[in-house]
Amino acid sequence: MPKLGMEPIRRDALIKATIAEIGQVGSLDVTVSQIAKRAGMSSALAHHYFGGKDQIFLAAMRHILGQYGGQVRAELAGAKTPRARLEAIIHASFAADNFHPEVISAWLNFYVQAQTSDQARRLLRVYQRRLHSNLVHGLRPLIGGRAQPVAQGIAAMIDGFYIRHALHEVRPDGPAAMAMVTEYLDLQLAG
Amino acid sequence: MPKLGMEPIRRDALIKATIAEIGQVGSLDVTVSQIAKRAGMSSALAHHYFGGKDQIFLAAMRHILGQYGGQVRAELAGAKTPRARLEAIIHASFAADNFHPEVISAWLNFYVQAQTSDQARRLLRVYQRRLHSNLVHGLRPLIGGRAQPVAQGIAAMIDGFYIRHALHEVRPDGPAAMAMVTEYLDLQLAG
Amino acid sequence: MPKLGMEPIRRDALIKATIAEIGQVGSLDVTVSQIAKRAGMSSALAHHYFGGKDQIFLAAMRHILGQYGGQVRAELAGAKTPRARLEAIIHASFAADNFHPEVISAWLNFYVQAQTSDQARRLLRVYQRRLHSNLVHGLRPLIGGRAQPVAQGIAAMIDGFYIRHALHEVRPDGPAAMAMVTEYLDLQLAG
Amino acid sequence: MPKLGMEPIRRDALIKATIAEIGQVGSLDVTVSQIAKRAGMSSALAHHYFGGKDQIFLAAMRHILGQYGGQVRAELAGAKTPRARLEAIIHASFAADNFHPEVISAWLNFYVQAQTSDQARRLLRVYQRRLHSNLVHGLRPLIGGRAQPVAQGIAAMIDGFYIRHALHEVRPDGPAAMAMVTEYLDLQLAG
DNA sequence: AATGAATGAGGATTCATTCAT
DNA sequence: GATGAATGAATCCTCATTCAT
Repeated sequence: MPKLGMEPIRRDALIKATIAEIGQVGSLDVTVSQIAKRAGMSSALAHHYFGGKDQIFLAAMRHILGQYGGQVRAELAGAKTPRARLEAIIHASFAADNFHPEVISAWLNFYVQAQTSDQARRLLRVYQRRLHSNLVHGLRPLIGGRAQPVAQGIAAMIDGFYIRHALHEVRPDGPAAMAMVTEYLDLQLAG
Repeated sequence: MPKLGMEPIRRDALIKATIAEIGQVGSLDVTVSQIAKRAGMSSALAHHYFGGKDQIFLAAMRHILGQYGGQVRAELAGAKTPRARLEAIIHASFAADNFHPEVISAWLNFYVQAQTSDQARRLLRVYQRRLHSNLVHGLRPLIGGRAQPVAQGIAAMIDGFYIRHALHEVRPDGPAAMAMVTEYLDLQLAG
Repeated sequence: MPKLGMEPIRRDALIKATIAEIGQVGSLDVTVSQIAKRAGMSSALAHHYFGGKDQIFLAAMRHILGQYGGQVRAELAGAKTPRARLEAIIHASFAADNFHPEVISAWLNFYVQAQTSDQARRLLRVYQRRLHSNLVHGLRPLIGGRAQPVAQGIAAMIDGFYIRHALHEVRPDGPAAMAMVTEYLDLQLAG
Repeated sequence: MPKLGMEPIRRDALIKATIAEIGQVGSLDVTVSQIAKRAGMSSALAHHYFGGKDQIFLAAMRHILGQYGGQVRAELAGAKTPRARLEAIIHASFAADNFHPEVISAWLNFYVQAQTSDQARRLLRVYQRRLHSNLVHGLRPLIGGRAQPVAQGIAAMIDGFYIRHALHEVRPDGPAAMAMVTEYLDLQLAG
């Protein structure tokens, strides 16, 4: 039953199905058919809307990254002090929406994807730069010249907790991870 | 002349070729043929020795994990104080042999593999447990009850630096990463 | 405003787009979508008007053949002597409109099409018979019984020049080709 | 039952199957599977030996062109006078082996292929140049400066007869076609 | 021990065609 | 009349795996 304006709906469904499928399977070895079926359409339609598998993956990545970016911006908006800004970033990283098994798994897989695809790498680079600059921006007023390395330490720790949870060993525990990173921040500020 | 004892040589060549190939390609999408060619033999022989692609991957993983384990044990052997033990572990993690682009990339890919393959997951779990217990063993005498969470923080940071370097953005800088983790340790001990 | 009499306009646009597309691509591997887009409409509409891809091709063929037939008739109308009739046919074959790169290429492709499609074959057969009978009609008064074979020779030569130009090696040179065929005619008449 | 040295046998079988299939179907729209099945093997093996569909087509083209070239050389070897050389070329063109329904059809399709594929065009160009230079070589001693255009006329006529027979209207009649071309040659020499 | 030969299964992609609006 | 939506079928190609020698 073809209606008008289906494109954004279909694209959205496909993106979500892609993340869910990659998250569930735990690898990029998902077929377009699987994704399309999960999104409730034929694989041909998926190709029609995205042009190819790579584009689908990229769109899914953009979605996750955008989602995360939005969350960060939202939390940042209410933060008045540098310290609050830093906590906002850490908080956004482990918010329920992002620190979800499927999303974590997809995230890990996109890191792998970035090793092969230039566009994926570019996407991830942008995310990393933004995270870094956000952290530095919050750290500078507090620790000045040490902002750069400490930002790297925080970023590494965040990624580290993501990858550790990607193994599904334990149910993702956002608050605990958040506490660890915040503690690291506190130690650095106190030091 | 039918060479005796070729088997271990062949197996070893295949394992090294696997790591190199995965590292170079940057993904698990390497064919058995590619690996076999790099190892200087036919893909049929690779199958003959390992039974299948999965086994080859697993063997490569075991090799990397074993390599790392050996390095840790070696460094640990000369460490007399708890503090020295902790530094030994951190040092081993970023030693030149392990913190090599190809190895880092392979490492990341094995994390992905672990999401799909039970055996791979088991392998990785053993590595994580051992690392954790080693860290706790060194931390307990120094900070007692806080050993558990701090061990987790260190482990996360190590993994975080690995994944960050997997993107090839920068040439792996082992010493810098090591310094960051050591600093974290110092802060925790001082705190 | 529902335009009246759009059908013939649409059909015509599609036919011309088909010839242009085949000519440009150089093969029958053109999609209905390409043709429709070039004609400024949706592929669904193209199907609506013609019923299917085969019909579109057939219509394009009919168009080219009809075009050529019209040209021949027009030139024939002014020809009073048998010799003039023969020259008129040859002239029409290499007139600018027909001996155009795109048309030549389409022509060649329709020969191929005729090997697969019965209807296309029938169409081409009609063209060949008419050309043959036109030639014989002009030749008989001049050379009597030899009219049949000579007509075949002329026809072969015309087709030969078409196919040779289909390779795009040289810019189509109608006058030169025309001269060669006319010369052949002269030799036969003199012989 | 894998034996050694199968490659040339398989390749040969595939080339012949390709020509037969294209000839029978009458178009380049033959699948690799069809060709492979006709050659008695899996499509995967066809890909293995040739790398892809295009390569298969090219190899088939090379085969036909080579076959024809060989025939020409063979006939040319026994020709002592210029006139004999010209007849040898014409004869070779319509020899039973070349002027075979399947081969004629394949030939026509390769002309089409040449419009799309650069390599195919190059192949055909070589054939055309060689034919042309062979003809000129034979004509020059007899008619001097007119050798060039007459060579073109002969070549066009040969191609014309090929294309006319590609429609399967009549059983290929090599001798008749040969007679027509030879007659054209005679007229030119006499003129 | 070692390999060339061979294939079945599977996946991305394309496209003619249909249909509801 | 006109089109966006949708798909089934087909095709090229890849690859892990097996087997006879």
